[in-house]
Amino acid sequence: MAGPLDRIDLKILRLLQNSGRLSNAELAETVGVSPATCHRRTQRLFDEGFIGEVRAMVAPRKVGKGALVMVGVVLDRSTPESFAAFERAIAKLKFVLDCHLVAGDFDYFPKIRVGDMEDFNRIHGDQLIALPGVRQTRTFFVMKEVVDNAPLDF
Amino acid sequence: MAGPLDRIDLKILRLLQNSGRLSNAELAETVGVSPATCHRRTQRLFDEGFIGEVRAMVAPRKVGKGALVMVGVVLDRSTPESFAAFERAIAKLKFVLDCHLVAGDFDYFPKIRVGDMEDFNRIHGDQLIALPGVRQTRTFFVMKEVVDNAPLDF
DNA sequence: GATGAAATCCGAGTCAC
DNA sequence: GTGACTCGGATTTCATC
Repeated sequence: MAGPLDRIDLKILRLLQNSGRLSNAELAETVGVSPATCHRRTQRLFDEGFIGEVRAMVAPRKVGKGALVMVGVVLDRSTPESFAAFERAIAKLKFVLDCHLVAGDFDYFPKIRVGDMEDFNRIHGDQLIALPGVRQTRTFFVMKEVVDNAPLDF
Repeated sequence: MAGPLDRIDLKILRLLQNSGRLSNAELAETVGVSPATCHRRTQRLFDEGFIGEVRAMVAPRKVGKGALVMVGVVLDRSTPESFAAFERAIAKLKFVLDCHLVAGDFDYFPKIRVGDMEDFNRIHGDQLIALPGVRQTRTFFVMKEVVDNAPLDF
């Protein structure tokens, strides 16, 4: 069942990545198979986890989340427990869009969306530096969003 | 026409953000209005740009893009022309998921997805340091994706 | 083992109110 | 905003290769 993807599966994946609300009928016609076949293949892409979820991209500025900030975080100690505690805590913060453990001068790199700089400063003082094990943070305010959340190229 | 969003509009937005393929009938029932009303409201959310596009989230590892890298970029000069040239060039690179102009020790912060470290090293040497005006780059390999592309909280 | 044709059922989209 | 109505698509079944 969990076979590799053929050219048609890849076409479906790419189409749904760019237009997640395409109907099965439209998909079927575009990729050149019958609606029944297309339906089965699309189902499989979901069932086997090739597609996680389908998400409407909400315009951040339209819902009062126009400010984007990246933060370099350094922890006190580099122990597994320290990392785990930090990760558990930051995963709960809803304004964190992205946060990865990296190799280099920082430990983590959260990307945060808030209403404005004032919001961020409050959150930084109240919640970020209070996260478990944080020794230091370095804030990078985003002045211009050049490429934001581009679709995956595959 | 471009009025503010009421509680029902927000509900629709949130539902579509988490399940972009919900049918209008399901949406309508969940938010508690008739299908006709729901259809009109949803249409408006698209027409007025509250929702940009709907995207199937493809699992990166399943399509051979398991490696994530963040790169701090410093340009030679801080002139508008220099920034513009860099932005035009990096926006064309398909493996760049994110790239923002920031305030702080770096100028730009591209986030890049590739197959593996070897891929990245090739790309770094061939394409990143060759971008117009790049003086220096600092690479942060992602060792663990803690939060990736979380939905917007609003 | 996968396909497409057909058949059923349900939702999309539009109307009048 | 709702209710009804029509049309077309979603989803299943089944014969076929």
